[in-house]
Amino acid sequence: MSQVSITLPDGSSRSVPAGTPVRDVAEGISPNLARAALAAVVDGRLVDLSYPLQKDGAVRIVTDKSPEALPLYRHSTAHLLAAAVTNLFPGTQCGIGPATDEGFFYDFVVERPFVPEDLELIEKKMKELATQDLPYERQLWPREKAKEFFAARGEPLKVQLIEEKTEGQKEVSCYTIKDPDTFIDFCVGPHVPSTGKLKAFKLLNTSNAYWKGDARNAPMQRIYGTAFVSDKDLKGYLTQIEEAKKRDHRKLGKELGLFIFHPWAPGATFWDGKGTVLYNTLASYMRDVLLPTGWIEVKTPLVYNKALWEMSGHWQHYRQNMFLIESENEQMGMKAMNCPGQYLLYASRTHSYRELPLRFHEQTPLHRNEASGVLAGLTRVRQFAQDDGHSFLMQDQIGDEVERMLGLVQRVYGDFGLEYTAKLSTRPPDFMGEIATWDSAEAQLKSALDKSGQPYTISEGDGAFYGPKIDFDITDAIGRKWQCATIQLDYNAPERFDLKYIGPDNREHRPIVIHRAIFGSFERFIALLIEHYAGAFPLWLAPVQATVLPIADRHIEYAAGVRDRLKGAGLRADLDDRQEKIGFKIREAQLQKIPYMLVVGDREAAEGTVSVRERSGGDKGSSSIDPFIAAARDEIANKGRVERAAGHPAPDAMRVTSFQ
RNA sequence: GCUGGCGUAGCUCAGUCGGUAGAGCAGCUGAUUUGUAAUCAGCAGGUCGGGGGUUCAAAUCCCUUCGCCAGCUCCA
Repeated sequence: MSQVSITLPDGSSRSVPAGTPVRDVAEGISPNLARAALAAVVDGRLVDLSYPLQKDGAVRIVTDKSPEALPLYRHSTAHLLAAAVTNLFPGTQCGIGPATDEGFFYDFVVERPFVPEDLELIEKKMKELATQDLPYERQLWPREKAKEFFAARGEPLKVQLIEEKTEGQKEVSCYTIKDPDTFIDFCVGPHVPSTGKLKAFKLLNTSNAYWKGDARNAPMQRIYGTAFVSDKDLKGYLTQIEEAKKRDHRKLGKELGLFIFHPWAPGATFWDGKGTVLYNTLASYMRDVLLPTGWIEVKTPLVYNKALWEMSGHWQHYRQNMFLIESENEQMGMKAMNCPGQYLLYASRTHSYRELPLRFHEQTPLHRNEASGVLAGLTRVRQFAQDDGHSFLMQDQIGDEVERMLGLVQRVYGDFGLEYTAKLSTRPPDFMGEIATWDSAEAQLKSALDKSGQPYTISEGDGAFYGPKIDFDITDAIGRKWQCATIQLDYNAPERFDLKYIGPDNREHRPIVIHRAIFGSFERFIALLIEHYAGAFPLWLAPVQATVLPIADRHIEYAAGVRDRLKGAGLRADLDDRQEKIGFKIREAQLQKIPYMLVVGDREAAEGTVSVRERSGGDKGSSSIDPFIAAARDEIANKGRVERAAGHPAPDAMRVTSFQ
């Protein structure tokens, strides 16, 4: 028998008979490694331990310390789930069951939807199968035979998958778990060697899903779960989820008195006093960022005649998401986007090429009649306002303009210390316009991204039909990604609205539009900020920046004077003049996450000082009032950024609402 | 919109087998005048999300509707 030469990660090599399974290689290295082995990487490919080595190459054994371990565990646990389900619910059809970033899921076609009690049963069965340490066995079936097998078993979805995924192949790969029913699944693998390796998993929830994610297809039942290499990791994950729930913006919004919702206005926010301060501070901040950089703030109507929506195409494509109104037999629609209104404004006069890029920005409210099931706190609402801008420009200005926009995004997100990811989406199959124009636009977007130093991924074919775009996502407390900032090129709208500018040649030309938002929507951005800061806003954003806490009634007069001086200096200050002990007032102020508590008693009243308590730092000792005000204003100007507070002045003094 | 779950006082939650509803906090009143995370006492507060049904009797069982939550589909 011929020999093959394999190289191990430590650089050593050894020779084994051709056809030797990698399991034996692990065995040959050490019995401990063999016990810990889950799979192997052979020439960069993840394979089963049973994989027979046929040619020379590099071999690395995967154990639970390897980066490949987690997805492997999760995928194998998904199979274990399917085995348990088909065991408990005979006749169940299996769909797909991949590993995800957080765990895994498996989709099934079942007689009746799963209920929570089913999950307990299923998880128990999974544990039972895991205890039996049943091997995952890889089998190569002739393609036609596999199709016949699954067809006979009443699994048409599997037959469909085999047809689509293995076209031209003679053999297809299947995996069995020899449970009482012998669970067989069509799957490329690889898998852990046996169910006994799976020790830390938990089923989390169920939901409905559609075959291939298409709502026109058969509804299926999805079971979500997660798996980790150790019980400790699993517990850690579950605690982390619990912790994250504490910073959920819906919970904090209620506790901090920021906003409420009411059943009579689903998806529309009632901003309470404190929330309104936060909202206005952000709106004002955005103006301060934009107005010096050439953006012109405008306000366009909220309700338009149907004619506008026909021209924009919304009537044809978006009507089911619009709130419609009737007025004197005319059909009107509330705006779901600002663009069409701004186009009318642009088109209302002639523009010279010398004006371009012309930049409109507005913060007026939008209404989208979203399906009830998609509403979610502030992150998905029916009424919201975007920091919505449109830049009208010439083709060769795209690169510079996008670069400036990227600079704005980086600066703004930097001011909040937010983590985000960027994604460039390119020409989709159903694009409009010329390929050459698209290529030029995409090249300019890429070049701008590269120049900005912004890391990004490319999503080929994911652009809008009217132009390529760059999207920015922020992750919420429970790990969901939300699109916030966006930069979208649009070649379609200027055509539809017959937008023009007069070029140097004294002729009419068609401008290009770039849609851009930095926050995305105020509502969603605030939701993510609340979770980002866990409700403890930096001083410049805190709805109440300082609260004065008199020790006894006789100090109220002095305390009120302190509060008034703070207010006079533009600080958002409160006074707690209730007849309560100081510990009680402090506790409440802490729970309200107020940055500064100013305790005043006999000593302070006599000396004209305040005793400063910091939200995070505790008692800071006494201070005269003016120095406290000066320090607070400094902290506000610096947006609470420690690195700047420590000696580096802010590059530009930002104004804050209360100072205006 | 789809599937599942949930909806009890302002908030957080109990409420067993169907027998007409309870706690803590908040609120109000009074006492207390307080030094860095909860002073004490009393009082008041409910169409058990809405509507319909079963029953001698419904927070509890059934139907329906609205809202919320998770996910799916869509999207800032």
